[in-house]
Amino acid sequence: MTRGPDKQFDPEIALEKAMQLFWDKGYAATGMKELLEVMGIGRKSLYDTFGSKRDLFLKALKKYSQTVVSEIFQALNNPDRPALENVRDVMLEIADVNSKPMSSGCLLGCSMAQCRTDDAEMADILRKHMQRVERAYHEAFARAQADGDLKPTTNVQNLARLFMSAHQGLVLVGRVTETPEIPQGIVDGALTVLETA
Amino acid sequence: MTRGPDKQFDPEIALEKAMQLFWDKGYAATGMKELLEVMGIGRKSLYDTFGSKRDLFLKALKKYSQTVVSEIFQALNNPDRPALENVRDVMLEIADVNSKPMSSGCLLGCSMAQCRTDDAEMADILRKHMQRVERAYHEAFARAQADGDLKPTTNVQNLARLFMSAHQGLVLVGRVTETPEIPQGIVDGALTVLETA
DNA sequence: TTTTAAATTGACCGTTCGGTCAATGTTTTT
DNA sequence: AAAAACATTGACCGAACGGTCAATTTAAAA
Repeated sequence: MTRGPDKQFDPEIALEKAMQLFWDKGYAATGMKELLEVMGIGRKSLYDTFGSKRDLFLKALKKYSQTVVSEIFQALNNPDRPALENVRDVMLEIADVNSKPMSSGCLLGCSMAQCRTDDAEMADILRKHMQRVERAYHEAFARAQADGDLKPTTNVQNLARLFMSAHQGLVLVGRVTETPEIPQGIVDGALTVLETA
Repeated sequence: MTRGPDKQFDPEIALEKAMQLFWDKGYAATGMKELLEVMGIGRKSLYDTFGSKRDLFLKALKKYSQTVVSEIFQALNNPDRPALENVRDVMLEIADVNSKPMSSGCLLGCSMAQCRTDDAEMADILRKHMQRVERAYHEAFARAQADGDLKPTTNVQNLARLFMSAHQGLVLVGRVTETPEIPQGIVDGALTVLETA
């Protein structure tokens, strides 16, 4: 058995705080000092628990991905409603959230922009996230097609890839928009596509 | 008239070198030391010529935007060919470039992810870039519609916004893909959309 | 109760950061 | 030739960086 006292903090909560800060400021611009303040723990505790700054960041990425993907997946694949209605709701929600001025976008998407392209470990996490988002759309479109809501000739895989890309683009672009027009226009364009696909 | 010796370096070339380095590594991860090496100039010269690191970065962003936007615009709006063929060529080219492993994406797109959302001056540059890209697509689609290659009922503004978003998303996602399938799937999906729009 | 592994604290490390400045050199105007 | 305006060089600055570690406290195991 383990001996000695328990941690005085909850690692999961501390990780969540770190995630939020990384999300706000990006990896490089986030300092250990600030991280410690926000997480509310001592320097040594952080290094003992999470390793290095980089390790902490990777753990934050994984946690974020898990959370976000499972939300999107469930929303897109709610079996109680027509698949395309789920897509519609999700897109409208995304447009709404990312229409607010100074919306912070997606931690994983932002990290795709920030990570070195030769950083294999990080790229792997980011690539998997992107593929999971794609799959969430893919399954929704596949069901829509099976239900006759998309033409049998439509390539749902490529449609899912298009939506995943537009999704990531929208969330990125939302960081610098000051009016709702553009995010909503993107979603409007995407939903119109579904009417003839 | 001005007096004294001329600069021993070409500021435009030095700026281009800086732009490339910022593109490779991102703003925060790029150090002055490395910047000086790459630009091949002395510390004081840099500060005299470009101001601060931040000023240099903003100038690099503007230069990049000018270059890239004018290329895209011309390619999309070549009047000698049908507008949708221009779109097609541009998309295929983008898919190709960003299918290569470790492609670096778009400096402006990456900067949207990296800049603080409350940094008004930077957000302004990024927003304008995005709007210029949107306009380049918009004009192409408008001409296509005028030529009868798009339905009269199609909202070309929203279509342009969708394409701009997918474009930025693709370029972002290309940074972490290791096979061409996903970028090409995105473009395939987008081009299919045009067939029924 | 003694022992021992784990957690906490905060001082400390070398390095690098962005930025400044005095000294020196260079070229044109007066 | 003298002077004025610019450029270059490299030393230097305080601050912040990520990371380490010895000393101490805590609490479970023996």
